[in-house]
Amino acid sequence: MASIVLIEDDVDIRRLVAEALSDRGHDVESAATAMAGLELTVKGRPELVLLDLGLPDLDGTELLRMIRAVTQVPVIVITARGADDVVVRTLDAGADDYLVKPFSITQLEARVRAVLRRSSEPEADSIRVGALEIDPDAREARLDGVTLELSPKEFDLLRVLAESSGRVVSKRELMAEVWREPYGGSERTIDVHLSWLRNKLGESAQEPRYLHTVHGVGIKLVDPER
Amino acid sequence: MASIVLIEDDVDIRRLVAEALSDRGHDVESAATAMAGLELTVKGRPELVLLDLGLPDLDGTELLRMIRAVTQVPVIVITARGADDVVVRTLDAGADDYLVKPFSITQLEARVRAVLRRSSEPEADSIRVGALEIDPDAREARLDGVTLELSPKEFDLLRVLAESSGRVVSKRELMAEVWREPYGGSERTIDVHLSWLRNKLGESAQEPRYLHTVHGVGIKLVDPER
DNA sequence: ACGGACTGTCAAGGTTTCCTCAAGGCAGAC
DNA sequence: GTCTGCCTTGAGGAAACCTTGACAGTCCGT
Repeated sequence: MASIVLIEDDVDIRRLVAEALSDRGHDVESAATAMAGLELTVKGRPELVLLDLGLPDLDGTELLRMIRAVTQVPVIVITARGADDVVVRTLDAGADDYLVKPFSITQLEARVRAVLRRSSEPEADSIRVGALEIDPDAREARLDGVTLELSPKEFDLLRVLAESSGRVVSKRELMAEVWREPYGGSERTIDVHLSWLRNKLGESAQEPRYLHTVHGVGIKLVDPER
Repeated sequence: MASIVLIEDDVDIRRLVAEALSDRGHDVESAATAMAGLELTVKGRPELVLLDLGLPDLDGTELLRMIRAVTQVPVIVITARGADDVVVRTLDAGADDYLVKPFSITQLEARVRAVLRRSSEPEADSIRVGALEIDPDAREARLDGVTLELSPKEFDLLRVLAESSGRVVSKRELMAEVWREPYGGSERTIDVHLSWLRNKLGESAQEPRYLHTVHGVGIKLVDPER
């Protein structure tokens, strides 16, 4: 189905995962060290990389950066329980998803499927809402042709809202899409970023043009001309 | 009709529910433990999950979170206690609806139908009744093309009535659909919101156009032109 | 026509949600 | 190290919203 590189030092987990994915028709190549894994990844051009952060020879985040430096291959990171900040940092470093040990094979398969599905859809056309233009590839947003200086979170927020433009998006949904944490994050954070975004769009909560709050429900991005 | 996963440890209830739903043409798969249920849910990609919170092997809320972490499938939670905080917490954790034991098969079917209806229409067509147009996605209502400024409850009230337009809807039903609390709420509250809604629709109880009271029964939304 | 139950509307109060500012932490750049 | 940009959290106040109680009006069976 898809060629996958697995980088994992624990021999038991390595076998288990490799077998499970092979059973589902995937073509799995394994590595026990970071350097071997990097080599497989660069030479084999897999469609997906599974990367355990707890490698003996090199910090996993480092390896992830190196992979990202040479290829856009999707990476699912495997990490030991409890380290929230680590998860966030690796996602920022370019991981596409993560798994927390101990995880079930079912979970693993679900994540793999989801990431493969995502990456097989090239999509990423630029989105237009009125005079607002969002280009996910370039991570650029323009208003009346003028490029906006958005921080990463601001851009993601705008992008997710634009992908569902016209529809009210709940804060829970935003938390999941932008912050990649369906639970636990404070929703105040969204408010603040939203406030900044409004500033940069030249509007305010009192006089919204694009970003409309729907009390008790969420936020929606609309074309002010319509 | 729809594929449903049922996660319930009590063997009697499990059989009863499974049978009832099968009789209605649904394709039901059951699990007695949280882990088995999770597996069914992730692998089977059902259209609906019925989840009993009182499972022996794992706290139901935890399981709900795990399900939510990997899929957006609608979940109806079954709980023994009517404890408000439990209900609120599970709804926050991402449940779509809940049932309190003991429940009747009729209740069960109604909830299942409602949730399936909600989720089977992801596009949520806008509803038209005369010059009135309701768009559930954008949470917008327009009268003669002019957008009405409705509060959340007002909008929900109008939406529920519009979904059953032409039919009299009882206050009990409205309480369940709009307020999500079949018991406890004062029905006077409905009257007040209804009054405000009439105002914004440019009508009054004495001269109704869209919202007609049926004394002792409920309220119905009708097309004044017909 | 009468009484009880149901309904419509208003005003007041309390609650929730939202917005914004300021302060602090963290990581990368210099 | 220091600087800078970015993110998060907390607090305060403002705004929107919901509910309740009261009272008047309406409907319906008797």
